[in-house]
Amino acid sequence: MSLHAPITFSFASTDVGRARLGRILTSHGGIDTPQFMPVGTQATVKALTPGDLRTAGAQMILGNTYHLNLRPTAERVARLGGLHRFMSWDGPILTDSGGFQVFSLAHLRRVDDDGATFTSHLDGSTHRLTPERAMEIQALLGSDIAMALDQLVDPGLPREQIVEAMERTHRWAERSLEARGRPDQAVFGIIQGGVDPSLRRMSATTISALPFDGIAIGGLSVGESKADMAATLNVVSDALGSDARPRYLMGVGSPVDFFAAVERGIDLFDCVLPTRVARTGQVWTDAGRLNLRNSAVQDDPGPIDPACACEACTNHSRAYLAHLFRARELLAYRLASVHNVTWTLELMRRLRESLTDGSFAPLRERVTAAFARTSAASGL
RNA sequence: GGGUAGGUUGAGCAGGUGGUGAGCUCCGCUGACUGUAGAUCAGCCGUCUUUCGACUGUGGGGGUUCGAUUCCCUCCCUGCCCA
Repeated sequence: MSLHAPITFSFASTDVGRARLGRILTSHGGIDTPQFMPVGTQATVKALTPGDLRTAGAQMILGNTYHLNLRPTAERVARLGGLHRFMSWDGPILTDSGGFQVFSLAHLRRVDDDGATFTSHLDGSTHRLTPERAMEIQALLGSDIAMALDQLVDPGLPREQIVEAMERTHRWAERSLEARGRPDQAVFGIIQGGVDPSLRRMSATTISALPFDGIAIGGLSVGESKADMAATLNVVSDALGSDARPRYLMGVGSPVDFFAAVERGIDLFDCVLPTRVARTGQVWTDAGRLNLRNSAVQDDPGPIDPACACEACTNHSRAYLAHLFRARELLAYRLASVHNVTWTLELMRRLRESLTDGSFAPLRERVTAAFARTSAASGL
């Protein structure tokens, strides 16, 4: 069997905790790590064009198996030349398997050992998602990295339910690998196990024993405390040891979370947060978060962030953005999203830089303090 | 000038035939959002009070009545019709 390596990895350990600095190469290009991937569930990062994403510095983006298969369907995307061509994004794409929808659309699906049956939120029709079908859909979409189907659950559930979902995820992981459809597509496995240290260790050992191209950590940032997330990452990091494959923390996240995770060896992140909060008027800056809908912003002639080089900060005032949001003008969503994605990717660039020049701790301190100061409850 | 329909908390409304009008939608204020059913959701939105709750409020004034948004008189304002 002579599969040409779909992606190659190169990581160098740094002296900051377990943080690693490296590069991942796919047939659609390379990405620097640690890296943040904007989420484009329905073949679009909401409110942004591929050009916007490029200018913002995006290297790899996400697409979604469940949503794209419901509409426009995987087969149609394949007929139209694959996801890259369909959405005009020529950089690397990672597709999520639909595992998150097993969680987020819990009331619209039924899970059994073989897979999950969904009632479509679009038209009520039923759709069967198995590990094999998830891999087939992702092969049709033609993403650079496919994710194994997993089952994540609320970490607050009784232990036996965490165990059941974890063991099911392990069985689905093996089936996903057996079903992998194309040699030029990498496949990542996903560690589950809630926030139980022994289960997380068991899951990390089980998943990393399989010939996946990368290891993902799922089931976090779903409501658990920051302390639980950090402790869980410690356990996983220990269990993975010197494993050289890329490590992807799914669904994270917030500016503060990046630091805690990178310090524990995470290479890849994805999250809807920067784009979602942007659409509701919240922007991120070096001074923390700012709600553009607050009444005082209406008279603020300055840019969102004077240090930011994005289109919104270069050409427009906070007052203008405040007006656009109040008037529900569509440009508000685009400009705020442009800024948050730009700022987040620039933060990741500075974070990478800090791993080599020793400024990781002070950078983290600055960002953490700024967001603690401007976040009423969550601290993000 | 005559007729007619109206006047309810920033706006627009609902309701109410003598027995507890603070209800809705906007607007506004604030918060939330972590592998996107999200340009969404939640709370507040007369005054005082953290809350409980208390008080005020149906165009103005007056009258009848134990009690008036309701019945009577009068005035003001708005729309429409007629002159």
